[in-house]
Amino acid sequence: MASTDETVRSTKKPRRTQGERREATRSALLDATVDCLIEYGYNGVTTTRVVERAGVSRGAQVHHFPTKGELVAQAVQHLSHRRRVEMAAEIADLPHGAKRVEGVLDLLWRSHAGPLFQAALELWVAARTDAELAEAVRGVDRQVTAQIWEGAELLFGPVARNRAFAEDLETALATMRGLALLLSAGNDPKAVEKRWKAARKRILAMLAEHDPLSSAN
Amino acid sequence: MASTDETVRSTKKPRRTQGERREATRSALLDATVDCLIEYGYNGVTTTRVVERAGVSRGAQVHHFPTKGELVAQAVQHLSHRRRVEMAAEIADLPHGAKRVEGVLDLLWRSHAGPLFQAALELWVAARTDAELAEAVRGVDRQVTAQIWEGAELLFGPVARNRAFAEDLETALATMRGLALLLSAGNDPKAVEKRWKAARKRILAMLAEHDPLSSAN
DNA sequence: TTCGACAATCAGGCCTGCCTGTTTGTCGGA
DNA sequence: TCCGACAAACAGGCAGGCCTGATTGTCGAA
Repeated sequence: MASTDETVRSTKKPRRTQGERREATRSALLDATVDCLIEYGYNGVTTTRVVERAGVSRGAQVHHFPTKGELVAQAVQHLSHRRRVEMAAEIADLPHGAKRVEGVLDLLWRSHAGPLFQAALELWVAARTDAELAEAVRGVDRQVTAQIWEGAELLFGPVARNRAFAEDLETALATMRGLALLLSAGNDPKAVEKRWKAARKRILAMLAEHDPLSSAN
Repeated sequence: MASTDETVRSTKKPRRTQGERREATRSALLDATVDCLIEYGYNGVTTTRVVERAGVSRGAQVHHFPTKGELVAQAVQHLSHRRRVEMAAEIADLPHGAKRVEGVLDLLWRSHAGPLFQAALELWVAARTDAELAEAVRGVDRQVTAQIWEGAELLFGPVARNRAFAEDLETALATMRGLALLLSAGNDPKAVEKRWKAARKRILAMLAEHDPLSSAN
């Protein structure tokens, strides 16, 4: 008997469990939302475009995310997840020893110079005048910063527990955001990279002060 | 700068020349655009709202700015002008001598923490995905940075000509932008101010290196 | 094991409201 | 009188929420 694959659909796996189907379209929608955020900006994120790009129908979207606000709110989490995954993939390759801090800084900078940060930027700015979005963004940001400081010790070593070090690291992150903002504003990426090189020197010197000994680890 | 910064009043002056009328509604529209930018964000800037807030009619708006793009483009210039005026008003009060640099930094920070910067932020981020707006923003930014470096010597003294000093100042400005971004994201202003205090220390130390003598002037 | 009812998932069209550009008409100054 | 400044109504387009129907997976009962 033709038990399993009685009707082979032209496209994909003939039999999928409900959970698989659900998760597939769900993540397709969220990925499409983030992509639209990157490509068209926040006000360019329209359910029509998202649906079109995700390759699903309007009905599917409204089934999973009854309102656009919910779609975007979930996309915020999805984006933070994607950023975390993107970074986690690189953390393993970080050098140990004296070059560790430089490696972490460069990693952080790459993350800020990439498209996912631009997407986050869109959300931050839009959140200023959108209460519902602000709620979602704040919630995710809170958990993200918590994870950052949780992982900071893993990245930087025991100095991360130093209060002054944390302050300086926040300053460094602010500088990166400010430089990444120039990319949105349409500045030449080469020029921005140059400015980062200059800032990087300063940041390294600043953070080095907290290292009891450069050869401590 | 006599007859600006006011919404048009039909009742006040019974006798106005054409040029006065024109300039009045024009600046009323531009001010209203900037205000909408601050209050509703970029995608909340609708001609309907602008017209309503400016106290003029649709016809007036379309007469002065045939397309929304032109209105926004002019508003970009208008905004940069307002920011410049806002700063110029404070420059005169800056102290001279050793405290000069601190005064300038605080002035710059206040400018970044204010609503006009938030408006500029909206435009920068929106410009990433809007070619026409990007054109306008780039043009204005170019002339603004030119003016900044032109006035830098007046603000900081002869050190401003130092190449390394300029780099560090750019880094400092990036840090301010990155911190101001937190305000958009909905962080507590008090907390942001605290972070600025921490960054300020670092920036001052950084800039002081370029001063041949603290008592040079 | 097989079958059928039920629920979940998905597809697509309709409707309402808003935004923008256009056009026509009116008023007042030069 | 003539023209610039302004007022107001109109039309096209699009986004977003709602609804109906089709398809597919799930689960219980014979």
